[in-house]
Amino acid sequence: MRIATWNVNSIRARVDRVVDWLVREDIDVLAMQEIKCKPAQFPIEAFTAAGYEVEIHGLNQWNGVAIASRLPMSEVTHEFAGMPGFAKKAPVPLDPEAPGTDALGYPLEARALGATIDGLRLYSLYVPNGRGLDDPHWHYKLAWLEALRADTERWLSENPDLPLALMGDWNVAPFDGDMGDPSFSVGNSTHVSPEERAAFHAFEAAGLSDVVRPLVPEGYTFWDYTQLRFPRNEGMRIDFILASRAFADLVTDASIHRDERKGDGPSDHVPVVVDIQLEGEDDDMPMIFG
DNA sequence: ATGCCGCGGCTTCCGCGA
Repeated sequence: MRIATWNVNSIRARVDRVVDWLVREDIDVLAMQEIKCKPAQFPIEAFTAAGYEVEIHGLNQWNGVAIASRLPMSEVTHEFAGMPGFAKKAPVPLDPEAPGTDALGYPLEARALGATIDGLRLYSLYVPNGRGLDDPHWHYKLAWLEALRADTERWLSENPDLPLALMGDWNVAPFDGDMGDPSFSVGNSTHVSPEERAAFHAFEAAGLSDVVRPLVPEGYTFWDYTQLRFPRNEGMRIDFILASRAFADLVTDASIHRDERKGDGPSDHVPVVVDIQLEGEDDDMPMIFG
C-alpha cells in the first residue's frame, strides 16, 4: 500500500498533474493540502475516473485539505478537538456558539481532515504558516500545533496500538539541514524558530516519529517559485509523515518525488510517499521463482 | 521595504503563501 502527502497549491490548477502522478506511481491514498476551493469546485471527476474516491474539507479559496483513496474511507472528521481558529481582527461579537468557530469565537479554517482506511487512521494537515515571528498568525500556528499534539497524545493513550499517521505541510523545518532558503535565518524566521521546532518535536514525545527521514535522510520538499530557488536547490524540508509506533512498524520504503517540481505548472511542494506492508497484504513486487 | 512567482476572486489589484 502506497500512501502519500502533497501540498498541491490549488487542485483546480493542478488536477492533471496530480492524477497523472497518482496513476503513474500507483498511489493508493493521497493526502492533499491547499486545495484552495470548496467541495463543489473540486474536480472530483478526474479522480473518480482514475479509481479514487475523495473526501474534501474546503471552506473558501484559502487552505483546504482532501484525501483521495482507492480504498473505502470511514470515520471522516473535519478539524480535531480543541483546534483554534483565526482572524486578523477579533470578530465582533466574539461568539463561541456561532457555527464554525473555536472556543473563543474565532472562525475555524479548513486545515485538518481525518479518515480511517483499512484500519489506518490518516490525517491530511495544513499547519498555519506563521507569517512572521511578531505576527498573531505565528501564535496561532503554535496554538494549533499544541492542540493537535494534545489530541494525538489522547488518541494514543486511548489506543496505544492505533496505526496513526499525521501527514501534511507542517510549515516547520525541524533541523538546520532542512532549511536551504537563504531568506530564512535559523532562530530569526518562521519555520526555524526554537518555538516552532519545539512544537514539532513535541510530537515525538507524544509517541510519533518521522517515518520518511530514516529512509530518505536528505532532500527538500518545497522550493519558492521566485529567485531561482529550485534550480539553485534552495528549498526547505517541511512536508512530513509523522506516525505512531504501530504505523511505523508497517513501513517498508519511503521517497520524496523531487521531479514533480519540474516541468510545466508544478506546485511549489513535491509529494512525499511511504510504502507499507499490511498484515495479509500481497507484496506489490512480483515474485521471482527459480 | 519590495519584488521576484503563482494562486483565486465580489478580478485588471489585493491578500496570501513560506
